Amino acid sequence: MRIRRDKRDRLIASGRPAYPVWVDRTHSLAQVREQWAHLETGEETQDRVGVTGRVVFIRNTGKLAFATLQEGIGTRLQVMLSLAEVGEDALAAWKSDVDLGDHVFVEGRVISSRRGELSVMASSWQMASKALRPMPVLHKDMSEESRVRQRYADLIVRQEARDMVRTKAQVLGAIRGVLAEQGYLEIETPILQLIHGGAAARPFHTHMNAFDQQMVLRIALELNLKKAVVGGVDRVYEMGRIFRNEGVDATHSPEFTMLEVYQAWGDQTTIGALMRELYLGVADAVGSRVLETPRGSVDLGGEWRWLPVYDAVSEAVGETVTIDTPRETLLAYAAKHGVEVDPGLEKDKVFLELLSELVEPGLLQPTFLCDYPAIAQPLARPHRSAPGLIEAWDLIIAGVERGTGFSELVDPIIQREVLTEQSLRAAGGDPEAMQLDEDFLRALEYGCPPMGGLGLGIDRMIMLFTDANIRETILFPHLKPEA
RNA sequence: GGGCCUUUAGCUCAAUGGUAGAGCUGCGGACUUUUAAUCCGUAGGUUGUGGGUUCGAGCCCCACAGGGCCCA
Repeated sequence: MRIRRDKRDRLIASGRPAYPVWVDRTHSLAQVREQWAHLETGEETQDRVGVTGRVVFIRNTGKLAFATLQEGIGTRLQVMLSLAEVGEDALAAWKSDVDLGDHVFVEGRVISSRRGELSVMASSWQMASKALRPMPVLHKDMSEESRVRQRYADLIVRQEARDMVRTKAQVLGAIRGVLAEQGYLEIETPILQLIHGGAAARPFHTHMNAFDQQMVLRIALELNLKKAVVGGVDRVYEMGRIFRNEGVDATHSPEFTMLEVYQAWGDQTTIGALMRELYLGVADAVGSRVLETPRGSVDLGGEWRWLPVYDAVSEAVGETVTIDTPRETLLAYAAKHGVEVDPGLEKDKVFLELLSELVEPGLLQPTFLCDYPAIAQPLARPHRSAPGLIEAWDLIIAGVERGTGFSELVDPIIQREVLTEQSLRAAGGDPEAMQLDEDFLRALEYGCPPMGGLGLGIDRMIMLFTDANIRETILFPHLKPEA
């Protein structure tokens, strides 16, 4: 670093800025590649361009120097500096002043080298931004920790990291495109809330000075979006960051991006159809409807099966299981099939354990698991024909939960009963149970149209399309401070 | 929360309990068609932190911290 620091100082002292505010760039590297793609090996033009980029390879040979510039998300182009064309001083300065990692500006003719590499043959060059810190080596992967701690360096040296940035933007754009086309309005709702609700999770706590009030960061988007539907925003969604104060590992991040969509006059079936369209829209934007996953090939374009959860568990244990199957019987099934469950769990939670252990991992193709017991989702509507069940589904693709949807509960009386029960659990020490949100109940009391709603974790969706872990889908994930 | 693995040069990694090394990067030099250029030379270290065992610790033991994988 000290030597590069000296180079910077030397440049500045000699009147050549190390960090000029402007250089006369005429073309991006991508434009040069596109416009002069037709050049034959060794063909030279008199077309003059000014290009910029970060020096990622450098090959200085006596009187002819080569460097590879890298621009933006991955375009590269070679530049050449010949003694005959830039002159002795400029070539000597290039050799002494330019290091790997520097941004440079090169002006010259577009040519194809004798080996057929499209290049800019320099007539002059200029430092555009001097790098003081050496780049990581390009030929070995950085350790996973370095990648995450210094994502900027990871982005410089690793194409997959750059691709992830583009893919994530394409996914967000495709989702907004599908929703906009169908008349959904995107809204923003408060991240700082008085009461956490809409999901089962531990919140982060904070304090608002202005009100001298304890606040929580939102764990879901649900309640505010439903209030918007009450007010007449019939098709509404929010895609934003939510916060859960829980474990951090390859599939869990304490903050992640969630999409929730609400559709007045819809139900679990119509919202399921929308879920499929969202997935297909994203698939078409980033690649293919057929995905290769570690568990096998997934065809998103096929029929998405609806599978009632009691049928699925019955098949898995080889016995008929219903909402009325006693707790002890379920515990016996669990023991028989090697599913470890806390013996103190209530009946329906034992059932959900069986479902997630015995059924979900085996579902490769897109499947809506449906007809859940009521305990699974406190905000879903009781089933229109099956007593004790609710109208809710979980979407499983490649063995992993990818999203959820309901016919939403809009009866304010039943909703109050359900939330009161939840708040009693919370008071009883269940840290994930919901609190009673009186403002939400008041909104429902004004009357809410029947509606379907869905929730979708964007990062998990991207993990499916890119086969990456969650720390790679999030550009700057959380790590403990360096020692 | 439990188990296993891991932390050494800017980066990626070596090193029977006995003088801490290599490749790339960096620095100096040679070379007018290179492609991770090549060749010659050279610099670079409180081995995560703190204790302990030992004549002697990067290596063995303990604690702590960071990272990873698996399990709950």
